[in-house]
Amino acid sequence: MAHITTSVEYGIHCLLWLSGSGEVSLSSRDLAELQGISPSFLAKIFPKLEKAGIVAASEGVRGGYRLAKPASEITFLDVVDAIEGEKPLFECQNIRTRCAVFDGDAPDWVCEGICGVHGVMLLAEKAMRDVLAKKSLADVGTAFMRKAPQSFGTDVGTWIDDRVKGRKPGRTPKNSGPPG
Amino acid sequence: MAHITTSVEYGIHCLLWLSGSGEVSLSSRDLAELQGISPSFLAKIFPKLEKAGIVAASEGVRGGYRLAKPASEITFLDVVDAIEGEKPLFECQNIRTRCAVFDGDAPDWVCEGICGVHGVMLLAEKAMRDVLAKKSLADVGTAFMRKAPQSFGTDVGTWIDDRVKGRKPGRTPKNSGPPG
DNA sequence: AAAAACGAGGATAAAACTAGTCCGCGTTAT
DNA sequence: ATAACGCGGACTAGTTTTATCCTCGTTTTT
Ligand code: FES
Ligand code: FES
Repeated sequence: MAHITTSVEYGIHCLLWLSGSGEVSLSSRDLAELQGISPSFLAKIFPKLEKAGIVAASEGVRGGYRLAKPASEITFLDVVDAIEGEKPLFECQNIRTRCAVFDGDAPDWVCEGICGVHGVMLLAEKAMRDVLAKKSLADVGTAFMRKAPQSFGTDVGTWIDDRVKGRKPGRTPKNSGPPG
Repeated sequence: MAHITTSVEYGIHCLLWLSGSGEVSLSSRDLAELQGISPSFLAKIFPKLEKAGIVAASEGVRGGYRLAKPASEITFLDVVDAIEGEKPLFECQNIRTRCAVFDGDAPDWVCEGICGVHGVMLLAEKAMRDVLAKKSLADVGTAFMRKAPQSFGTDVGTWIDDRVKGRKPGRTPKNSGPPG
């Protein structure tokens, strides 16, 4: 896990939407437009979440994604690893073996075990991963919903319904009909 | 602090060499050649360590760097922040404010406080930084020296002496004299 | 059967970042 | 004066991140 990227922010926020929509599948295009992010970019993130067993995909029209397990069983670490591929926080180049006094032939006592510096980095990474592993989507999803007023849920419902009909409320649809 | 880079590995290993060399200044070129890494690249790292008050520089011939304070008072976090500039682990793009149902005008209840997702990332970052803040150079330096045999220290001493004289032991010097 | 809405995946591109090089400047011991 | 030093900027190459587009196969609707 190198740097927690924007892809992870997109992914987790999408999963929170899915956790609020129950058994109904939402397409990646739905989720992208709902959040004002790039549909084509989001479409590259979801296959990773599916391979990790976090979401289940259904193909064809009216298909989309739903959570493959309860939100309480999906941790932040699961999502980060699924999207970023378990890259380490720190990649040791083993410079300790390159000391000039060895002249290209490092003795055994240098190589045994991992470098102390590397060890500290691994400890730091583990501390970070432990925090991420202890937080589930449900933990933050409920907090988010507590802040939202009742009207928000219904607004979202009507937005999705209108979108299915090819119309967006409050703006002029671009492709509402052929010219002439 | 984004991803802990190779620059940090170089920097910390150099500081460990400095912590072992007492009051004697070592130049960045010495340190680079001693460890088999790029002198020009290392030369870009040290000014950062100096501005952070980790090392003290002396200019002119026979100048170089020494630790500005005891190794036990220099933490890994100090070095990482000095070299990488306190970049966050995660940069929130505030996508929560872009929800389509707000139509570009997010209400107050969305913006209040930080996003729950961001909050988890900050917790993870803090856990990592706490580990780095609790480890000093002295902690890993002593462990390293315990592994090394007695001969290593003297070998290093002679290597440095020979280097000052413009000769490297065990190999044919490239510029030992003009041809003819 | 045709069309439309979906996911999967590849090819490509722009921007940002990392690692590394090169050069010129001022400083200082010899 | 010279050579060894630190400082700093310009520069390059390679990789990663973010994003777009296009094709393909699948599935529901018409
Ligand atoms: S050799 Fe890689 S951290 Fe020490
Ligand atoms: S809006 Fe950035 S993490 Fe939620």
